[in-house]
Amino acid sequence: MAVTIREVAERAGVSVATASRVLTGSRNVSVDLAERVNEAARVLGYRHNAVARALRRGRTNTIGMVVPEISNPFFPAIVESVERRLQMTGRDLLLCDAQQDPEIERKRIMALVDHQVDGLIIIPVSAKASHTALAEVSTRMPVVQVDRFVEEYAADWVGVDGSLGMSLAVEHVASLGATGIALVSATLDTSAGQQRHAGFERAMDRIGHPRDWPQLLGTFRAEWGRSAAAILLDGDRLPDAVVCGNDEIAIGVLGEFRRRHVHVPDDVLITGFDDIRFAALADPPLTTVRQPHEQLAAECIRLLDARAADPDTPVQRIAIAPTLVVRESTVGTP
Amino acid sequence: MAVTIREVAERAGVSVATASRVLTGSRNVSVDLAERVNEAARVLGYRHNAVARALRRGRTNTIGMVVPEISNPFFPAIVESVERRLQMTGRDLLLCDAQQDPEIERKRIMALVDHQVDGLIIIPVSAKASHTALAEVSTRMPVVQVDRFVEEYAADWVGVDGSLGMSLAVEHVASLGATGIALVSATLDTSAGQQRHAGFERAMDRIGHPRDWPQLLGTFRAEWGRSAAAILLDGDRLPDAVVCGNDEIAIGVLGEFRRRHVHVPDDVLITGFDDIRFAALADPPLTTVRQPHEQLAAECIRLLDARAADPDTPVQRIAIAPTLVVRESTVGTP
DNA sequence: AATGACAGGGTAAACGTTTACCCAACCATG
DNA sequence: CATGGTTGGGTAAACGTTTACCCTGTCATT
Repeated sequence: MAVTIREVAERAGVSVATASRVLTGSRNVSVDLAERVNEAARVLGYRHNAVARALRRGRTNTIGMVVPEISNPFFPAIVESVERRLQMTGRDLLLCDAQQDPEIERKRIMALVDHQVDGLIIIPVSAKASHTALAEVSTRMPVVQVDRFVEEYAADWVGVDGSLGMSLAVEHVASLGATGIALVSATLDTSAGQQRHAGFERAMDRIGHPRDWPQLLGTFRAEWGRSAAAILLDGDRLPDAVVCGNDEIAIGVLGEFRRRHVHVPDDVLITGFDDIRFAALADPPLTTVRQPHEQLAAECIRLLDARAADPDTPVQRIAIAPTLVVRESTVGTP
Repeated sequence: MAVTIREVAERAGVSVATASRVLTGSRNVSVDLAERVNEAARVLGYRHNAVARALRRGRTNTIGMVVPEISNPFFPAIVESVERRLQMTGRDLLLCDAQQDPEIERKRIMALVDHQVDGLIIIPVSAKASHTALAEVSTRMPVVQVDRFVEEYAADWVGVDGSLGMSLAVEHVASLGATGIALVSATLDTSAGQQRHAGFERAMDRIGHPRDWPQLLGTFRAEWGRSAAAILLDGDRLPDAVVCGNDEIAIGVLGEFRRRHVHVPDDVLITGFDDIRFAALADPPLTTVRQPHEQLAAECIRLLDARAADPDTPVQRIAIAPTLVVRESTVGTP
């Protein structure tokens, strides 16, 4: 068994209270006693038991996070930023994978509740189906949604302005002369899907181009990008540009176009969304809308801490403006 | 405050002991009492407090994991598999990022110790520098290394046979007629780097090709792949094949070659290692050595549980044979 | 009918901390 | 010299469970 504070106290010849006070610095202790305690702790290799501390203090110094799918390239980036930021304040991250399934998501959330995490960060699987679990848990502890949010429920959210991001992409390709612009994105069962779709439509209306190209909505995966590209290729003509709902889709589209000898950006322009690590490494490197993970993570934890400090703070939805990263999938090297 | 088992017991008109027995199923309880307890728990929305339970039971049902860098594409895949497998047995994952820094890694390991995790899964940052922290912690709890292992220390490990993997790659390109084969991999400060380098050399010896091409060792990142490719391109002739230490490097090499109009696989063959998600999406799709994450995760947890059950089980190093996935970076479509 | 096994209930200790509360000593102030 | 504040120490309760231990009643066996 590990060494306890009681053993430290005994060796130092003080009460456990004094030992605890020295070790946590919660109250002044005379210098000689403090030295004896520290020495004893050092010699014995004492490490405090975080479980016992958590039980007594009523907080675990642990934050729970549920993501739809860890291996999906965008999520690890945000998990990483969140984890680093938690480290700065000495907190730990309990990470759960929802396997894209709202039912599993619910169970994972409940497991985190059981673990008495001090707060919950969640990227909801579905705008609709994640509703009840989220509503239930947010009465018990601070909850912040990142990237996506559920419908019809007021809970803190921080993400990127998907609509604005899409506008950037659409206006960029339009400024390069594209008039026939197709959308390949994901179905509207996530807020990200909805926002990006809505942003696309608004931008198209604003620049006044006819919407005579299909809006293909599937999943946020490369496979769907491939299929959608095949659909476009099977038509009798190609759009000038394909604006994609995320980078993975765009990469799928790129792949299929390449396979069918359609040249990007000469024959068609392509944009992505997220700026995942691989976007810059694609062929051609992908013009995309960058999500600032560090900022997202920072705001997210700020929100969480604000709510923890005062559960009655008004609910906030923080939409950060994304930026466009122009690469060769739209402007090719001369 | 949350509902406690005491309140459940009161409402059901039984002792907390009985309530606990019903709720955990640890002993037989008469059906009517059991029903009353379950009903009371249901009505009150009782959830057990995992912290209190952990303190009493001496185990947290939580496993700690430290990875060098969450956003590095290979690691999330393995984290995901581990997390899923833990879910199956009702355990949770406390995930830490070492930020590629052995000192931070040490701190994270200690934080996990403090949290009383039941076991530790670690992908060590460095074969040398991670040694002491690992040695220290492995006396306190079950520890299993995945993917990489530290030098001079006998602790359980499960990973892929990097040497064999490299042989597969080398022999594959050799069988396609390549004789001038270059290696672009990472420095020897990780076991993965060492194994893959050694495997390359052994395979070259075995097939009897002269080793007259450089072995370029840098980091496991695409940037390094780019730089290394530039070095190769600046020579007066090109190798027949470039065998890379991982997929990211290979993707970097591909990118640089493409930029300099070297055609893959016509001018030069390229192989990667890991089979990350984007290997198949690269241009051309990357021939690579596949790491079976699911198996790695399964073995890893098996090992961890075995050591937890009996701390004196002999140390095991399990090397799983990887398989070669042939794609167009070596065999181009006709 | 005595005995023993067994089933099912409760009481209370224990897990390792932190901290409310109490107390003694000391010091400054009037 | 009495008073009151401050400083630094200890005692013990509390956090929410689980479980060792004890007790009582029932039933089968002799």
